Amino acid sequence: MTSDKRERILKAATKIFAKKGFYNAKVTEIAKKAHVADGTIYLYFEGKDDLLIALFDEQMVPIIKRIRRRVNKEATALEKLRRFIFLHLDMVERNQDLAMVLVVELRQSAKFMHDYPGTKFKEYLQVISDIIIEGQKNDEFHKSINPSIAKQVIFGALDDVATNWLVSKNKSIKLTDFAGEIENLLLHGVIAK
Amino acid sequence: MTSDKRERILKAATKIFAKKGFYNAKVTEIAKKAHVADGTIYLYFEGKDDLLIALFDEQMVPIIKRIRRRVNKEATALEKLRRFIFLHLDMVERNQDLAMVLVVELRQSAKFMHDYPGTKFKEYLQVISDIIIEGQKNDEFHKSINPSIAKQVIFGALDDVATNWLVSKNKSIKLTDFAGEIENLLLHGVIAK
Amino acid sequence: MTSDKRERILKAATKIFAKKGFYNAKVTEIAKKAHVADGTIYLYFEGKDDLLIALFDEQMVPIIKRIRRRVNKEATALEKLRRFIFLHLDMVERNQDLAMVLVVELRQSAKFMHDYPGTKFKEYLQVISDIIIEGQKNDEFHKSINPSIAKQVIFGALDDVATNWLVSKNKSIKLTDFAGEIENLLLHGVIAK
Amino acid sequence: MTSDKRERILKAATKIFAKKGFYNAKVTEIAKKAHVADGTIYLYFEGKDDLLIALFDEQMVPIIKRIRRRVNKEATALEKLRRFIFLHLDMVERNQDLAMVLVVELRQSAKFMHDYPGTKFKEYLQVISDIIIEGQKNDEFHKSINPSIAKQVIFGALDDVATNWLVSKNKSIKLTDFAGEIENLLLHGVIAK
DNA sequence: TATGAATGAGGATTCATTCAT
DNA sequence: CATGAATGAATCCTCATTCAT
Repeated sequence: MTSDKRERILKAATKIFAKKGFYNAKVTEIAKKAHVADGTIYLYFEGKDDLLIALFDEQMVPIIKRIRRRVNKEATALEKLRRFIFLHLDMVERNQDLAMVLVVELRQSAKFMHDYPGTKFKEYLQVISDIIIEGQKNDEFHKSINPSIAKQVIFGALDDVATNWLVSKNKSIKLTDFAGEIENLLLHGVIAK
Repeated sequence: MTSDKRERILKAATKIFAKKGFYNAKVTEIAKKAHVADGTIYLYFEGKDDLLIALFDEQMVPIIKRIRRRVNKEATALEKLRRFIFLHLDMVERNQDLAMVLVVELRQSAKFMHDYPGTKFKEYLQVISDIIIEGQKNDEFHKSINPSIAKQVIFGALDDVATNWLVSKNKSIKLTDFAGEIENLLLHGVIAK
Repeated sequence: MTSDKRERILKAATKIFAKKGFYNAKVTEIAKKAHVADGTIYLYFEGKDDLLIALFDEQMVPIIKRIRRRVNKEATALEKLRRFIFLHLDMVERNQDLAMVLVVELRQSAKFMHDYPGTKFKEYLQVISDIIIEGQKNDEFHKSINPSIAKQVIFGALDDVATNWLVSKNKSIKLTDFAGEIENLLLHGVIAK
Repeated sequence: MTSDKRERILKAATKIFAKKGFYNAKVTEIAKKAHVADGTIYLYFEGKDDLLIALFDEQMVPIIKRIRRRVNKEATALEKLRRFIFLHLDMVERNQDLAMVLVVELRQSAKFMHDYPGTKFKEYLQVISDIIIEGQKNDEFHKSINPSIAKQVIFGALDDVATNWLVSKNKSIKLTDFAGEIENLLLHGVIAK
């Protein structure tokens, strides 16, 4: 019987971090939600910080892999980009707690954990620039586009829409319902004709 | 002789928050940098939280006003949007500490201080959607665009580029140098016509 | 009005350390006995460890000085040694809490704080070897004696008698009452001539 | 095949206590060094405290017995005392870890475990006063000496020399090399003729 | 007996805030 | 208004001990 304590702790941490933020989350509270003793957390993680890192690491990686795999099934760069936009929003919608932690805490981390979470996260952003580069080779996308800037612009756009949706009280509209509009904008720009 | 203590405290808070983040910033440290006693901060602000709020409020408002004024001097929606993109990046570049606090802490705040900072900030984002609406009236921009989504997409794009620049060690390239590329992307999209 | 908080804290720490030992002493308990808040202790001392160090330092130094001064008033080395024996026992008797901390914790410290408390303490032991050396010059004491060993033997003897007295429940006999017997032993040895 | 686990645990505890002191020694660390599980320690000992008590008890007793036996082989009280001095220093030299624990922790214990370890230890000190009493009967030693005080003086002297040697980094000089000087001092005192 | 994962009480320390001066 | 010494609630983490296997 493999113990699922580690898993339970991570899930609990995700929920608490999402609801209160890292600094307002109490270790005791995470322990209680995970139905373990406070000390048990320290058998599986080095400390509160490590909990956040593990959360990025272990929850993110499979999601990134899945999205990348599904994106690459599409034939054209255009289809890949469309797919990515949809899957990212879909992922946020399906993993709201995790997404909340990622979007809210990632920036702090960007500063304080400098090195760490970048690694896994950069892989994710890489997906976007790879699509752009492929599209430029195929003459699907403008050659003049700087893939690194495009990567930031596209991710920033998705991230901001997702963040606003996450923090809004009203989630009656599905996040993926915005996919079409975002696509249009990013694909064709705002300028008429 | 009006005392400039309030101002000094805010400036100090901006620097410390930018360097260490809100939760790692110590009130004592802010007081020291502002050359006032710890207690003095509580004569001008309700507490540490209020310091962050005031910072959004008082530092942001004049900047927003200035940007809005200058944007509205442009004749067309297209020129306005271009102007906005440039001015936003320029603002970040000129107010790096403040920008760092805004981009990094705003999201936490969005959750924990609820509505508050939204107020002032929404005014800022409003500028974007106003431009879009104007552009649609003038047939400069696609009528199908949802101004609210566009607002988020455009701001998200700018914000992400700015954030990456802020947290990067290498600032040898000016942030405003990216303005052209971002414009192109947002105006014409990625698709080769 | 100079605050006596620092003093009160040290006195309280001495009492608690004496009664329970360093590791069983709780900071809260020291604070309560000193009638200050827990946090106040950290305004005056770096931490629990520093409290022990300060106690060695600040309580010991004046005592050592006083003993040395009074010892040196005696004319002969013999009288000096007699005086030292008496004054050491007298000091233990008059400062039982402090003495308890010193004798019980000093050895631990000798190991863990290596460098530190040695300094002040060695000055104290120095008094003994100085007397021996002086006595040897005056032909009062055997020339063959190694002053460094004598220092340890004499201090060890005094310390052990004092320690036993301190930990004994029955203190009806004054510690200084043993001075004569100890003197005899150390001056003339056990051997019947 | 009788398990030697109990023995292994005691040996490990001696080493760890000697190196880190009782309060800084971790039960886990002792278990690891003894190659047993943490819980196993509680099958052989009541707890961490009991480990210290058992160590005094079981390691000390055979040593005390051996020293007493060898001391009593000497014909005169004088020879017995000389022998004791040598054997005590020799014992410390041969059992440095154990000796470190005894000298450093005994005092704490004297206070906190109250009477307990005293029992076995007093037997040891008894050896000294017995020698003194015998010497007084034989007219080898001064009749005026109080055997109880002499016991403390002699043990204190030996203990202090031993302790200093143990905590000193430089052990290039053998501890037993000091035996002669200590003897001289204790036998003849410091006073020249 | 033996294990070692799990427990959870306990405690040193931090730091936003207060208030006597 | 200004000060900064004092406060004490709040919290992360440690580690001796237990107990299901």
